[in-house]
Amino acid sequence: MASTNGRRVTLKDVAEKVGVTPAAVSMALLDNGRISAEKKIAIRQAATELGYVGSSAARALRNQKTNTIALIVPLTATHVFGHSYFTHVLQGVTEACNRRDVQTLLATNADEAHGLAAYERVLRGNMVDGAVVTSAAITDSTVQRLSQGGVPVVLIGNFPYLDEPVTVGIDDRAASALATRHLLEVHGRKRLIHVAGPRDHQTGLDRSLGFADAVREAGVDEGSLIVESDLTEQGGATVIDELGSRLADYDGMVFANDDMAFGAITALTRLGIGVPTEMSVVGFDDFGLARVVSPGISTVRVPVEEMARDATERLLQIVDGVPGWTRRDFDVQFIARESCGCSATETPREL
Amino acid sequence: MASTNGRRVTLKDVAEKVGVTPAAVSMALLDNGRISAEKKIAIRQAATELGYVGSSAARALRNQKTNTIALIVPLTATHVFGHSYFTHVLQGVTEACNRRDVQTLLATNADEAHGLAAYERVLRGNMVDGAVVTSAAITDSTVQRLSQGGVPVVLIGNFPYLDEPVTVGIDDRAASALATRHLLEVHGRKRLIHVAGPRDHQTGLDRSLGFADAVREAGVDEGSLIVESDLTEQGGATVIDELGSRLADYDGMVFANDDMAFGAITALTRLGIGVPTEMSVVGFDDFGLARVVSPGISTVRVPVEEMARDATERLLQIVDGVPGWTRRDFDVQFIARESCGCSATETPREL
DNA sequence: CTCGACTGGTCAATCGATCAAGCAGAAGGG
DNA sequence: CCCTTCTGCTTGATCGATTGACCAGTCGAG
Repeated sequence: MASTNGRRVTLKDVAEKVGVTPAAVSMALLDNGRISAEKKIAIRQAATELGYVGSSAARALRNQKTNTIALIVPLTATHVFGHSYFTHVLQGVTEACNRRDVQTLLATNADEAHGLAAYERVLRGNMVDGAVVTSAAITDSTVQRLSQGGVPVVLIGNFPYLDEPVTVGIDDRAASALATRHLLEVHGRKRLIHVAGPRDHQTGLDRSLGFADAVREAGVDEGSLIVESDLTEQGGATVIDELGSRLADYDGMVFANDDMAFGAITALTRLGIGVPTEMSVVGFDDFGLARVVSPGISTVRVPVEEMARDATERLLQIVDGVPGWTRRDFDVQFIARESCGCSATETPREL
Repeated sequence: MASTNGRRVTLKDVAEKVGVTPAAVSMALLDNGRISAEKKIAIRQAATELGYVGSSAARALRNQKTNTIALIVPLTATHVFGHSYFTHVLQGVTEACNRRDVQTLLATNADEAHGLAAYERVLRGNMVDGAVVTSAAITDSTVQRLSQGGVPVVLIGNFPYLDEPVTVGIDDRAASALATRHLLEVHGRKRLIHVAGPRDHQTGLDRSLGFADAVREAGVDEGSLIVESDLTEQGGATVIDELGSRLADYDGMVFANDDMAFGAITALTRLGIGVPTEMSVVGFDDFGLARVVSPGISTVRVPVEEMARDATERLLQIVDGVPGWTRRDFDVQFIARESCGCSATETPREL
């Protein structure tokens, strides 16, 4: 429990106490067969008494394996995604890591000062065995280099422009079309606005394509509009303010995420435009916000936590050299709440 | 940029390319004075060309310093605190770490299977130079051991039972009294209920003491009630359901956090009890939820992000052996919204 | 001309854990 | 009785980066 008079307890200390060499102690603790049962017991006991905890640095150096993975959140993504997305990812990643007794390193900064993104140094410096990368900008070449640079990487999101990435994601295009069709078919809306996310993220691109698909199929693409915003609550409100009187020409809005939808609903309410009566609204993500606000935001639930867990598990497999899937798509679910015109009771209280 | 035919690039590779010893390369990259300017340039150039990134394991072993700190979230706390608290802490910690080019390791599991909390192994195994520990249960002896075990630790919260901890926190008791007095003095409420958090966390204890202080001062302690719940939204709703008809005897509620307040407001509304008209409600924390729901929840804003940043900065100082403060208390702010009876306009839209 | 002080490196040890190879002693087989 | 095979440990090298000790050459002062 206590360390030998303040200094760190090493294999050598344990070895001396038992009267063997450090090598023997190492073998005993690793349950290597070449150590006798009695000595193993004695060694383990001594190790416990001294409070021996192996040096992770030494082990990492020797084994060329750190038992740590990184969760990489490119700076751009930190801005782009709200708090809650991140939390869900983290939950999934740490859960998978804990199960395998692997540590999680969080890499968020793109420290250009040193000419190398900090997370690239983390990976290349063998500080981790691999990384889960959350949806990065299309323009981020680091992801490209990493996924080819020998470091095992699993990406969350869609990366059609990468060579042979291992990814887990959802079909954003189909999901967005699904949400759009809900407004068209269930609520009979005909003049829709899509508020897209930044086009330098694949997600923004795909969700807007899905919207376009749906309105085209329905033959109402002429009367529809696509604008772009920044995925923030403020951004959603700004869109409403900027559209102003033109809003009268539309009866439904499909947002690329819930934050914007929420900001927009607040702004619409302020303008006296009823949601869902005059303007039917759907969001995207369902990371938490959509459920608690009023009116509840109808949205597409993206199972980020499961995705992150799966991504991590696959990563750990890859690190271990286990072959497996290269692409996993998760199903999404449309969650009907009030903002589209569905009754609240369709979704029973879920905590 | 590329690694030498797949293998990792070491000092030796760079040294060979330039025609010097690894020692010289090391010194050059560390800008040691004993290397000539020309050689430094040549070495740096070669290092860049080869894409040299030092091995963090080797460096950690040699320097006995990992340039990594852990953010420890004892399992109990993960349950107790909602998502948003965690996100704020993380934001603060990573921000401070990034500024100093230090990595952040996330340790959340209390893996009893191995007889030692995983985060204790992380610290004792010198995987990190120190740790920021988020508010742990009073009963968690690991925190006690860690804060005495030679590993630099900074705690977020109040730990009166620890010997000489370095902590950053708020005065929960005074803050809770502040919120309570708001209901008493500004809104003239006289029969209050306090819904406390678990008593095995100092925060739960202190906030309930603050409530007691305020009602006693006001001479309305006779008519007041304290119940305990679990800090969840569901818990808040359950409290309301269980109190049932007894709620008619009260006109105000002080919750130990916003999640419970939200759950309670939803339940109260369902019962036809008007908030704030019949029941004036205040929450605690202001981590996000309180602002977005309707009615907006009046609450005490706890500046977790700043606290976490400060804690991390102090930790890094301690790691460097810089003397400094041992206890830092942050000011809190009462945020008036609708749930207590104040008008919403008192808090202009803040995003 | 010689001694001390620089300059610009090189050498070798070190940080701890691991493992292939080695080696002493006992046991077993012919 | 000698030779092989185990068993159970020890030796020594290794993983990369760092740094104190050392050293060859140069320069300036006395």
